[in-house]
Amino acid sequence: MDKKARRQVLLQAARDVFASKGYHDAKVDDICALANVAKGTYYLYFKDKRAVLEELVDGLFARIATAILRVDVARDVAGQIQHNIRAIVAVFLDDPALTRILLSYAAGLDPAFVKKIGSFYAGVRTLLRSALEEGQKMGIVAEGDADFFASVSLGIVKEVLLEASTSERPRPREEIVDSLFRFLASGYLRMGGAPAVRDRQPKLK
Amino acid sequence: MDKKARRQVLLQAARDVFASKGYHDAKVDDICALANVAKGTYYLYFKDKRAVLEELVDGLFARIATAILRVDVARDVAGQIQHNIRAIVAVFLDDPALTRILLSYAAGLDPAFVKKIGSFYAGVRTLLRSALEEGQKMGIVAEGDADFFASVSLGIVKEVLLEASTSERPRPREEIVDSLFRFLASGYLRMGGAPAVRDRQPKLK
Amino acid sequence: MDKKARRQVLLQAARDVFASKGYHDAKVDDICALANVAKGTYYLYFKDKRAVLEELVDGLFARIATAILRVDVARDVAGQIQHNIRAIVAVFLDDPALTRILLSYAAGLDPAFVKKIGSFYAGVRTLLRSALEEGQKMGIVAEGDADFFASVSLGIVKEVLLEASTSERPRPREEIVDSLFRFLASGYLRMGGAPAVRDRQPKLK
Amino acid sequence: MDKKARRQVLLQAARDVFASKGYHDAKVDDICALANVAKGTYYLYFKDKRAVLEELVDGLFARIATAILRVDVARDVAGQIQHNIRAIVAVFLDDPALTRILLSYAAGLDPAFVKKIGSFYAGVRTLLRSALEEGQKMGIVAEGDADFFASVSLGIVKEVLLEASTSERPRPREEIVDSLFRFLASGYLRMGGAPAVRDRQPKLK
DNA sequence: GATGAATGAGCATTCATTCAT
DNA sequence: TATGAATGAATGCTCATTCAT
Repeated sequence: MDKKARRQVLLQAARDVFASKGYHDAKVDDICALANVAKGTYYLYFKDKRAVLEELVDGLFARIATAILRVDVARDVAGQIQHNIRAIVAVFLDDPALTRILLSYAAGLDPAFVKKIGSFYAGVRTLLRSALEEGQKMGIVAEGDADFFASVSLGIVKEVLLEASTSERPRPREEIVDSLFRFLASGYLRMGGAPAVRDRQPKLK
Repeated sequence: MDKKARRQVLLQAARDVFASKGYHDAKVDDICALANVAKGTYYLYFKDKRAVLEELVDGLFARIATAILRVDVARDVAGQIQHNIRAIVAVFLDDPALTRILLSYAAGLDPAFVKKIGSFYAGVRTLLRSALEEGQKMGIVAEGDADFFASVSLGIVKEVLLEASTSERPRPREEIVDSLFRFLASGYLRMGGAPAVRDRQPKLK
Repeated sequence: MDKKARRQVLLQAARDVFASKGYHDAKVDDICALANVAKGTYYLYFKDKRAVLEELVDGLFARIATAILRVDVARDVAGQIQHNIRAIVAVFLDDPALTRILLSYAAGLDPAFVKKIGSFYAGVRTLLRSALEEGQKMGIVAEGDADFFASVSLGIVKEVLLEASTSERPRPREEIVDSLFRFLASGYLRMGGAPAVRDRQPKLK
Repeated sequence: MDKKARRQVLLQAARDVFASKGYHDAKVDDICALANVAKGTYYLYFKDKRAVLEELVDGLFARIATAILRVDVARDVAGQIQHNIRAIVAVFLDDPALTRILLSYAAGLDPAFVKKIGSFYAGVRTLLRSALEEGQKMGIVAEGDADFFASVSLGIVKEVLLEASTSERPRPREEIVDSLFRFLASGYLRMGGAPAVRDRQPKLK
């Protein structure tokens, strides 16, 4: 087995072990056992226990960055938004184990790692906010606190993906994408007054 | 100092230590140091390290359960929903440290604990779903997958509260409550077609 | 057993283990076994493996510093020199195991430790040199490179003590002191020419 | 590159690595890196890590043995002694790195190795003692404990060479040789009584 | 009750050595 | 011969938990 392949084997083994036991309960021995290598071998490929986790997470981040398209306001905006939602959903659900790691196990780690994840989310939030602000100028996003919109969007996506990656019988992706899109477009509460005040949504913070 | 008081001191010390270092990096020694008791004393009050965390989390759960009012469809529904949102927000933000523990550090723990938290969320989701289904019958909640609505609501609340509990200068609670309410009522995307299909939202799952 | 006593037990155990196996081959487990404590106990008293060694060596250094008297040129100089030689010999031979550690095992350790020992010897050499220079002014030390004299003195003492601490049947201390004193006073080579050039000993740089 | 040459490359690489980091901190990898060979290659030339060190030290011992001339009492004794001192100084200072290894890093190794070095020194001491005893019969060495004279000589040489091999700007060898010779001839203490008792030096041990 | 000294199982990491290619 | 990937025994250190005082 060549180095590239063995590295992959170790990465996948680590991903699966982390996904099932969480980072802290996962022992380097578990990873090695699953990868069928001796413990020393692990350290030929990764400098320490955290290194695999970082590589896994970095890979996911990179895939997301690649998948998202910058929205071109001159063209079909709704379609592009749906495309992006679909892309993000796809990246995560293509690797449910990794998703579970990122969304439920990555917290509670050493400050350095939490910071890394935190800055990833901060980046996403920033992207989202500026996209939303642009949308507001174009009139396709409601007036209101773009920061708040970014937060709720992030929360929604996290939760929905976490559930989808955890569930035994996941929903068809297209349904997930569609639901997200519709929900963002109109919420779910339907009580007379609300729509009327839609544009007086206060600017938070 | 009587038993009751000492127990409280330990609980608060644990909460603060967990909030600042996370569960794994928090040592029983740290808790004892902050509580000004000897290490042995800790074990007179809690059977092991996880016990304090469980008690803290259980307390939070109980407070939430107490705070939420069953919606009475015969009276002002919107007001009651706002009341519930406000109550949940209040419980969490009254104890930001504990909120941070639950929302960012509680993950990554042993399966047993993750399960406990998982079942809490499942309970919340069930409550939400039945409330939403009832709302649908009453016509105040859009047609569509109530389960999905429950998920997104949960995600939104988690994210917004996490942010509020982490932020240096938190927003006024009333603004948070208001924003959540309005968002649930109408989303933020505003593009012609969407509202029209509002009621044909597919039943997911 | 109180903390003070246990600390002593650990120190002596460490000293003996280091003396018999050398620092590297000595395992913390060996020390604990000899001291009859569990491994964790060791770390209650010393922060890591090197800490005991440092404490042992520091103790020896301190005892030497205490034992040496500053030579008062107005009084019996030869007597005072003999006293100092005797004191140094006594400190080392009172603890042969520690002597062996310092003289044969302390080398070859991490740079930090080697540096510590190096600076101790440098200090001794400096003391010796200034004492010798003073002696030269008083006419009781031969003309010549005081630095060189300091070096040879150090070398002599190290070797004689190493041997004395290693030997099965050590020589009476008073003999050692006496021999050192006499040797320093007249070397051992006896060939006509040498004494004549005694005072033209070149100044080594 | 033929076997002989590669062996030399490895020996020199090992010598340099040992000299700069000490035996324990030197990794076989370091040696291979410096020698530009793969790790497996090392083991084609040496059976284990200690083997190179032993070969290096054995080489040095052999060179010393070769360099020293048996003193012929019928001819210029002083000259022959100076010659021997000069030869020893030369062997060590021609390879300062190796000198440093032998004098400061070789200690602290496994008992087996310490024993090897110990027996080398014992051999030197024996040689020295018999030479000194012969010298005493000839009247060119002071009466007294020849064993003690051998020890101090050894200590002096070790220390002076260690310093010379460590120093940035080493002294001219001839000066070193000269100083040693003169010192052995007359020590450095000059206080009236000493010379008078020269011949009553007690027999130690 | 309260203390804090003692415990020891547990784990990440290192590195000399081997061996298939 | 040379390579360098793989090995796995070995060990320093941590920390939750216990228990004699």
